[in-house]
Amino acid sequence: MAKVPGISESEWKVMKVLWARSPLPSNEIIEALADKEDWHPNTVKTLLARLHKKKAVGVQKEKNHYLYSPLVSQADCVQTESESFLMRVFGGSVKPLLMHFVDKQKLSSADLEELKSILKKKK
Amino acid sequence: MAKVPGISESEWKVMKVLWARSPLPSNEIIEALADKEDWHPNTVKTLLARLHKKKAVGVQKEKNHYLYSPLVSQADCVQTESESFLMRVFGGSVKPLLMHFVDKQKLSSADLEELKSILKKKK
DNA sequence: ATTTTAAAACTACCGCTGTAGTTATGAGCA
DNA sequence: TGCTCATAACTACAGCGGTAGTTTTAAAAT
Repeated sequence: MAKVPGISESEWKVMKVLWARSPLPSNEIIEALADKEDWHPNTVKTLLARLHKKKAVGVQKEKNHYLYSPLVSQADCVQTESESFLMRVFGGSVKPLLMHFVDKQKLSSADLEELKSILKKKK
Repeated sequence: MAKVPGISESEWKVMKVLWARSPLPSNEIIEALADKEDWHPNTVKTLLARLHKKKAVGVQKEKNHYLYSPLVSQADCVQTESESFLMRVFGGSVKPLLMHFVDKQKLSSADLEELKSILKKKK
C-alpha cells in the first residue's frame, strides 16, 4: 500500500470532503466544511496549500479557478493511522483493541450479528 | 471517567513505563526506555517535566531524589485516545473500525475464537 | 479601459513536540 | 570544609499545527 504523508486532525477534515466528492474548487470545500467547522475561509486555504505541498491533494488549473482532488486514498490513510494508533495505544496487539471497542462503545445487536458473521467467514 | 490532558506520542512511551511499574526514580525510567528508544537522558527528563506540569504524573521527594508515578490511569488515556481516533478516522462509527481491524490485521484463530465468545456473552 | 472583487499566494504568530545543551543545587566523599 | 558528581531545573530551538491577516493577481462588471 502507498506510503502516505502525515495528515493532521484538521487536514483530515478537509480530506474527508475531497474523498466524498472531487474535484472541487476551494469555495465548495469551504462551504462543505462550514457546516461542521467554524473556520475562516483562509484557514481552509492554508490547509489545502499544506496538503498540496505534501502531495496529499492535487490541483488542476481550470481557467480562472483551481480544482482540488485527493492524491492519496482514504483506505491508505485509514490504514496508516490505524497502524499508528494500534502501536501507540495498544502496543500493537489487535485483540485488546477489539475488545476495548466491543466493550466500551455501544454496538447495536444488529452490529453484533454482522460482526459475528464476519468472524465466521474469516475463520 | 476522568478527563485526561493531551499526551503526545513520546509522552505515551514514558507513561507506559510508569503504568507498568511505579513509583520510579528518573534514572530507572531512563533505563527502561533505553531499550526501546534512543533518547538522551535529558529528553526523558523534559518529558517527565512536561507530564508533571500537565498533572499526568506526580512526584514525591524522597530524600535526594524524586519518585514519579502516574496521576492518570492508562484506562482513561486509552479511552480518550480511542474516542478521538474513532471520530477522526472512522467518523465515529465503531462497526467499520472493528471490521477494519478484523480484516486488515492478522489475528490468530485463537484470537478469533476468543472474540467470538466475547461477542456471544455480549449479546 | 478602469474599477471592483474573488480567489490565490504569501506572511504571521503562538503553542506544542521532539530533542537536547547549560546551569544550579545538594549530598557524599576526600 | 571544599570538591566532585549526579540529578534536577532552566533554556533553547527548529518544525509542525491551528488559525488567520495582508498582498497580489486575474477575471468580471461597468
